[in-house]
Amino acid sequence: MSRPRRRAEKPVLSQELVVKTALDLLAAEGLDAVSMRRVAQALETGPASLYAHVANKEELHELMVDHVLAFGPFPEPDPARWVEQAKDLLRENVRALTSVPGIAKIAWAIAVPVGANALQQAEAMLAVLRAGGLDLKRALYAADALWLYAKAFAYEGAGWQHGDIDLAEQEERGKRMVEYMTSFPPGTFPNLLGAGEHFTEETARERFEFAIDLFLSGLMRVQDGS
Amino acid sequence: MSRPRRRAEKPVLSQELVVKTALDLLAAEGLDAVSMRRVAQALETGPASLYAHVANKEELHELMVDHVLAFGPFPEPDPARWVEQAKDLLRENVRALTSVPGIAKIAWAIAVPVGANALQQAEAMLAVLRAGGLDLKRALYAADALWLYAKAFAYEGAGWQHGDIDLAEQEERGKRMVEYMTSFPPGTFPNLLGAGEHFTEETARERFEFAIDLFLSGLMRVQDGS
DNA sequence: CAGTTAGACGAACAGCGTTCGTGTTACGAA
DNA sequence: TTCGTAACACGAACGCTGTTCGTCTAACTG
Repeated sequence: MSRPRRRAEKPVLSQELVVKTALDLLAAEGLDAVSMRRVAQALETGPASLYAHVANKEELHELMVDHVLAFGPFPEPDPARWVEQAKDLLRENVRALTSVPGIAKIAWAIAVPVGANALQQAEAMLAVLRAGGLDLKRALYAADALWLYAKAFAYEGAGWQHGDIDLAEQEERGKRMVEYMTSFPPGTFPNLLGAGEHFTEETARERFEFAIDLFLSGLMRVQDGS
Repeated sequence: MSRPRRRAEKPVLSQELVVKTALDLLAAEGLDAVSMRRVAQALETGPASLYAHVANKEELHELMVDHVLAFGPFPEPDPARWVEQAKDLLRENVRALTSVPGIAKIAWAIAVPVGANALQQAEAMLAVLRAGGLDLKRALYAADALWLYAKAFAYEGAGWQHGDIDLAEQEERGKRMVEYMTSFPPGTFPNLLGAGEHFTEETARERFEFAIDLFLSGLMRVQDGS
């Protein structure tokens, strides 16, 4: 049954191990470090060895994303609390996609998530929305939009949440931005000039809640008007 | 004033020309073809020549995105029509980000858009939202969410709109997905199983309108409750 | 006409994803 | 127990990538 190790100390390779090692590497050294070569190096082997367990880098990426989406259990859809349930699911998804810096960026490169866990997340969200009285089409459209936004938020937010993005460079960009805007006649950018202070790490949660609250309260009004 | 060409036939290099060539290459051969080497090749020169006009590939990417965002004019904010004006701005942005296949993907790699045109787009949207009675903070949060969603939609939608994504492979993925879901007891994926038909190219516009309509009608209700 | 400088560009570096061919191991059958 | 086989491990190589260095040329300035 069990096919033990080649040489006593080295753990036998497996898809699970490759994926976990890649995630460890991502967490420890960032997105650029996750190359087939570096993952193989972390496993003390050559790059070719990985291809026995993973078709290519793209599949490895998909497996990594699906791995962080492995959580549950999912709530029993409750028509009385469906809005809060939907929000919880979204919050959990964002948490998962920001749990490892860089994983959200990888998630964006996957066109349609077909991983086992992604499908379960989707079905859970659909069940909650349908419990709210939405027909299938509306539930699908809403889930699509919400999932899209959550992924987008996770991607943007994850940057400065960890050391992934160079803070100094970001500061520099902000300065250049203000410089550019103030080089125009006053009143050209009346609203945008005061924007910087509102987009900090502290307001991230607030912005997220603002968006999903607005969207879901819109859904509430539409639920019976089908 | 004018520094004419080195040798009579070859047009003199410039940042503008480099960016346009890169966009042409992107349109003609897809994202993978846009490497510094290939762009240089299209300009009949070596890769090192580009670095006199562009700091690195990332800056080239930003310039490409900002180039497709160069459109206007922007509407005079009208408190009576602000919702429709906001929608128009969003539609135009999506159109721009899908006008060249692959440009949306590039746009996602840019953390905070600081290009001149991106800033003007942002200011225009903010002006419209404020005309709708939103305070600065709400307008910023809303514009952020809307812009995020539009970018996400453009990215997802652009795939099968052009030949960028392999249609056969996408079909294959759909099949694997259904296979996986039907391998479970019936009733495990009651909602997701019927999803495929709702996510075609034909329904793209409908899904987009559904999402922004929901969000903006939510904003309408909130505009005076500040 | 001389001096300076901005731009063009060939060559090279380190790293990438992936493939090929060969080695090695462990299991099932005889 | 011995042999055949199939799966996995993996070194080496291919063609590509972004970027830098040093050189060389051409055009503007004084």
